[in-house]
Amino acid sequence: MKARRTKTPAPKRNADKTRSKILEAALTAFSEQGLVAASTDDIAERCGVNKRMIYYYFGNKEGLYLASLESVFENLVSLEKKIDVDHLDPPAAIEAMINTKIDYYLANPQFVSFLTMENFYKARHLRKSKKLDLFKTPLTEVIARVLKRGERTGDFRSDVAPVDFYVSICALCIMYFSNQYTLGAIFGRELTTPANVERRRRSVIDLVLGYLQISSITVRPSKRRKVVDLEPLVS
Amino acid sequence: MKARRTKTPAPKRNADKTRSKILEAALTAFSEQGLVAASTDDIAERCGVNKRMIYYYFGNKEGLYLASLESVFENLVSLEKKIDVDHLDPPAAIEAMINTKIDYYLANPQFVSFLTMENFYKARHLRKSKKLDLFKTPLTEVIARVLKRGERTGDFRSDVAPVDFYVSICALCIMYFSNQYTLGAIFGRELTTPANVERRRRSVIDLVLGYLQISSITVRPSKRRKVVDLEPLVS
DNA sequence: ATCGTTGTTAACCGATGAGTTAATTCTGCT
DNA sequence: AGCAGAATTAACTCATCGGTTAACAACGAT
Repeated sequence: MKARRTKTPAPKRNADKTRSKILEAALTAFSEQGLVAASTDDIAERCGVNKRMIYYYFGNKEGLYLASLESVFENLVSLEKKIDVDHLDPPAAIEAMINTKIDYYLANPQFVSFLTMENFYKARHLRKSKKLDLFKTPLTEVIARVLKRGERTGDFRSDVAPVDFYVSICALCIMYFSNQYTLGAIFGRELTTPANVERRRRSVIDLVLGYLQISSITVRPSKRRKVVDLEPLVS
Repeated sequence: MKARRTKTPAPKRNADKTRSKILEAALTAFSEQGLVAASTDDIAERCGVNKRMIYYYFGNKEGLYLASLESVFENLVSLEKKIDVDHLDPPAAIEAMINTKIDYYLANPQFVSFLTMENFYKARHLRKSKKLDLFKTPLTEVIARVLKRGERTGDFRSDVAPVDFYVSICALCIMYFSNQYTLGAIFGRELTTPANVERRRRSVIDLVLGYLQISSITVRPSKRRKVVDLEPLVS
């Protein structure tokens, strides 16, 4: 008996599916090989679609690249829109945002690759995107709110510029991942082991919260915390 | 009368000069166009040297790329070796290092490009370099010394892991430049105007020195280490 | 059934670019 | 002078790759 007769009658053509199969393959190919090295022949073959379809749906290679780029940014922003830290006390809110960022970069190396690539190209393609204004992160607003709240509660100092501060948090979180390979090669360590990621997480949170603390309350540390550094890689 | 008869007798062949002309052109080509897009034909033409010479002196395109990569790293490290902040008081020493880094990245976009590129390639070439061990930055040692000194003088907190801290400073300084184009596109600003660079400089120094202040360490100890869960990540 | 539209296919084309061949010229040495 | 080896040149090969042509198959509407 044939598998399915009435339902899903084995569609021989499916525009949406074809398009998304191409996009999926492109995402992988571009993020792994780069805009120039990734070939349309290869992308087509990878997803079992005729090469002509790429040009049919995306115009040309750059069109496909741009669609991929937009896709990873849309994914990021849609996630950032869901972030809600208003119910947390200010330090916990900052900590939560840092955690979210680190988890995202760790789980989405493709995003990091595209961001890296696009910066190498001086954002030539991103700037061309009609969706550019959708990519403005909502996080600067969120951070501004948290900072203001922390200032009121007396948790935070009051001279923090939200956007500069956002850029700093971003830098502290993403650079560890975007530059993990050169750092790893030079230090001779693997940076993305679970233990090292946790260490980095603590390190960033300590740095950021340490800075935000109101420094007029001068308390001598009761006990010294043990200094823990990156662990050597056993290779 | 011919220009120079006895001195510099118009050398028709000069191995060193040819080699360095190629390297110079390669540095520009690779940093602007990337490893794949930069062509040996183009590089040869740019520096007025026969393409065959590239293969004569560097073996193949990757050999030329590796030589370029090594060149930018050697340049950086030789500069970092000259840094001496031991005569400055600890906060000023930290500030000086941050300034040096920012100035370097600003003045050497080629280094930033190569670093970006090499990370995209997962440090495949850097790891192959026989000179890799020469590229270990001396700055972690310098930082460790300053931290220890600041701890003794009571300027700094005592729980700072030098390598983690070095990575953070690096992140805060370089990400502003390496990601200037995507950030600039999204924020709609030009990040590298003199005014904006100064602003960034102050922001990084404030953040780092603010964190290092001894007074901020044990404030609100009960609120530390709180685990906060956010949304699960979707890929 | 049929007809226009949409989706799909195979085959082709021209350009580019990495790497090579082999001849040639320069230079320093004896 | 002349010779050996280093440096340089022009011309060529050949695979790859972005993009196209043109024919063809499925599908929905009439």
